[in-house]
Amino acid sequence: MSKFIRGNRDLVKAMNRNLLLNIIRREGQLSRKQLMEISGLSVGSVSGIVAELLANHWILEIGEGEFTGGRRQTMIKLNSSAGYAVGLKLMEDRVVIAVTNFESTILDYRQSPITSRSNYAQLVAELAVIIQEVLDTSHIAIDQIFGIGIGLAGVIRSNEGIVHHSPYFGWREVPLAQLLSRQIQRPVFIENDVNTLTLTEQLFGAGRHYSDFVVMTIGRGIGLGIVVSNQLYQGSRGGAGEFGHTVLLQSANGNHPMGFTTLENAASDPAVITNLHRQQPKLRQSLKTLADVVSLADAGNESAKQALMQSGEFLGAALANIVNILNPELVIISGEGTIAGDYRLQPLMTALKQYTFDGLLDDVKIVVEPTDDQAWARGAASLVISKVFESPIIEVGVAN
Amino acid sequence: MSKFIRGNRDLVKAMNRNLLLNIIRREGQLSRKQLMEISGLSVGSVSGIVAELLANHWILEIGEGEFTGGRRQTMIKLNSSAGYAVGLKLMEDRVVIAVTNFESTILDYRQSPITSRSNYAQLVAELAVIIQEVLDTSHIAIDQIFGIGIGLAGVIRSNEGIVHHSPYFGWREVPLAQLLSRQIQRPVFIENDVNTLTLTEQLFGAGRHYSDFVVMTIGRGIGLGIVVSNQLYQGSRGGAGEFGHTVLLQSANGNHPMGFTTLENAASDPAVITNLHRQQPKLRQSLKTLADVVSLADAGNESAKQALMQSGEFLGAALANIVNILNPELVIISGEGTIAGDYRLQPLMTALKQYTFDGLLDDVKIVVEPTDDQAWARGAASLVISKVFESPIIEVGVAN
DNA sequence: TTAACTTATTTCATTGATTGAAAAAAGACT
DNA sequence: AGTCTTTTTTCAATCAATGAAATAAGTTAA
Repeated sequence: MSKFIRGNRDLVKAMNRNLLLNIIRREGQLSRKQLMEISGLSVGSVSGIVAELLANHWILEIGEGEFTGGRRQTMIKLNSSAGYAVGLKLMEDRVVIAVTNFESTILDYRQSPITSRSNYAQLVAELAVIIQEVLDTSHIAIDQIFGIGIGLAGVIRSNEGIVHHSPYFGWREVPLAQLLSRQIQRPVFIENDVNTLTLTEQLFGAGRHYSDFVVMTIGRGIGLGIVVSNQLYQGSRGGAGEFGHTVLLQSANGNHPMGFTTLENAASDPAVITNLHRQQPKLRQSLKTLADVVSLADAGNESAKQALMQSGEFLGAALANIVNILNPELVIISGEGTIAGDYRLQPLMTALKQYTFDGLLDDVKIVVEPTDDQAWARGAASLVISKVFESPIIEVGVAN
Repeated sequence: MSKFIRGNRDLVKAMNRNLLLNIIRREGQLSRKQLMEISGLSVGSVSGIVAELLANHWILEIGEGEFTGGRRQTMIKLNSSAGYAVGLKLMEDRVVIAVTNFESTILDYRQSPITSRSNYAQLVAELAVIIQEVLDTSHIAIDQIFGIGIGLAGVIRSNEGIVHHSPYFGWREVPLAQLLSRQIQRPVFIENDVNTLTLTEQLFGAGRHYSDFVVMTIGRGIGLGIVVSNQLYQGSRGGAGEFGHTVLLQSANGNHPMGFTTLENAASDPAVITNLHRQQPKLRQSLKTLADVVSLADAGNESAKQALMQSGEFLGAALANIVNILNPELVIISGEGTIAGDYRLQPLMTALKQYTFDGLLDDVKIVVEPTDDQAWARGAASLVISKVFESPIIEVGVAN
């Protein structure tokens, strides 16, 4: 059945409640008066809804504002203890886990190796143990968490809670959310890892004040998170953002039969290392990680610098495509690969500027935000938080 | 001030009215009963809103449905005379104009040369004359039209009615909508030409039953229209869809200093002709249009076939990027360049399949839809019609 | 100390769209 | 003419937003 959003009193209530909650999140702290002005709602409505949010402990009164000639404004903010979230980031060889409060501040964090990747029951049991451990050490009861968020690379059908395809784990159509949810008896959400990072940026990071922005991650792969009209874009079936598979034409000396290759093959961290190995075979033993490449570049090695630079150039050209097509207000460059710093970023920016159409880049703000393991886990947790702040009018209508 | 969508009775009314009107448009004809089932609204609401739509002549009762054991359903449909629209497509050397009814059927159509492109006052006066002519011959009074739609290539700030940049006309920041609106005393809307075509497809074409689709136009340039969650995506400032400026890497024998070029330079209709000229200089005089190239190919000329094929291959690879990134449900391939038929489309499809990630293309429907001058003018007119059907909840929230 | 003043917040009567039950309409069949 | 079935309209109830009026809470001046 096609499910349309139809208007009624309940929707109105939900919309306005959600609107106020989101304004409070964005602004940090403010008064009912300010809420009135920003939201456009009437005095009575704001008063009533705020009373309800206070009664349900979503928000707190935190004192009075400045004196401006009459009664002082009562300032309110989110209740950071309104609820908690657990985030799991599944990496190739290990799982990184974090507990955050309602405002996405990490309360506890740890990691653990993944021993079973084909035996789902065992995997889920292991995850349940780790989750309980991290909850114990942070003194959060399981029913205090809104739910558990999982982030991993690949095509995720987040609506259905299914891993459609995970190349690293070799999974196809694995109903991971359901499996873990049954074990834990709490809601479980699952999403592409880059998208979880994008949600964190949207809710509590640089994207907070932008309605249209993209996040590009550089690392083991190349990822892209897209926010359009304040909403994470997931593609029609969750496959959006397979940016790393962006096709590029390649020079004639490339090894692809038709002369094409993908961005991931050309510009990811492993690609940089592989290219360097090809150039200087004697490095094959000593050079294993991107950090090694950066050290080499720091030591003045021209080949290393060159490899990073070429990667940046590819990435910049690809990002220019994105800017040309989507015209975002903000571009966030993130991922482990940012540790290469200007070796990669400077040519990236040059190429980006060069290949962006006309003056399109003038209005675009660009932010570089390094990402570590904790950031990924925090992202997965903010996937859960994002559900609380989600607009009641998602999907204006679905074709039948 | 940042304008949020807040819920109230007026919004509810507008939403439900709009919902029913859109369902009627999509379904063609149906009964109040069906409207109830599809929309999910209560009997009373549907009855009331339909009564109102009838009273205002938006819709018509067109007879009774089948007998199913009781009272027959009264079938209703859009009133194709509810209002009319004028569409102008500004081409390089001429303007193409159409009058359509409410259901986007062309009532009259003509074209006229553009004599003044730098004197805006004169241009607008000329346009006003042509508009009046076409209204006269179709016996539509000026106040029967909802407004006038203008489509042209370039970056258009449609919200502001401004041509940000039109390469063909050499315009920058021209407030064309306002200029014409003052002259005509009717609402004037302006939009990128590919976007107008996309709107037609969304409202009355192949896109009618899809919430996420893209339109790629091949011709003098390469264009892209994007519909996400039932909404035309315009980029944060109207610059979305500058697809033709998608950067591609090029082989070493290319003439671009850094080894990059754009899709438009590599695969547009003029690019095909230029490439062929370069290959066979003696054709420089006789070979002027894409139709000439197709004739040549039909006559068995291998170079012509090759040129079209290479163009298709580039386009397919670029389109694969789009599918990888946006994961649409439907891809419409359109534009004058489709006259090259399979010479171009077959390699396009091959490349598209080859470079689309994994099984992403499996769920995507692909439709080829040739486009002539009339289609562009109809598109511009449907820009006007689209305003009538536009959801009252556009922009869930705007960052401040 | 008190009264006057200013601004923020709450209270409350009014409004009006949805809702769903009941009534009415419309036709076919016996 | 009466019965039956289905569709559509009518109408009383509900409840969130609205905004004016009342109240709260403080400062300042007398």
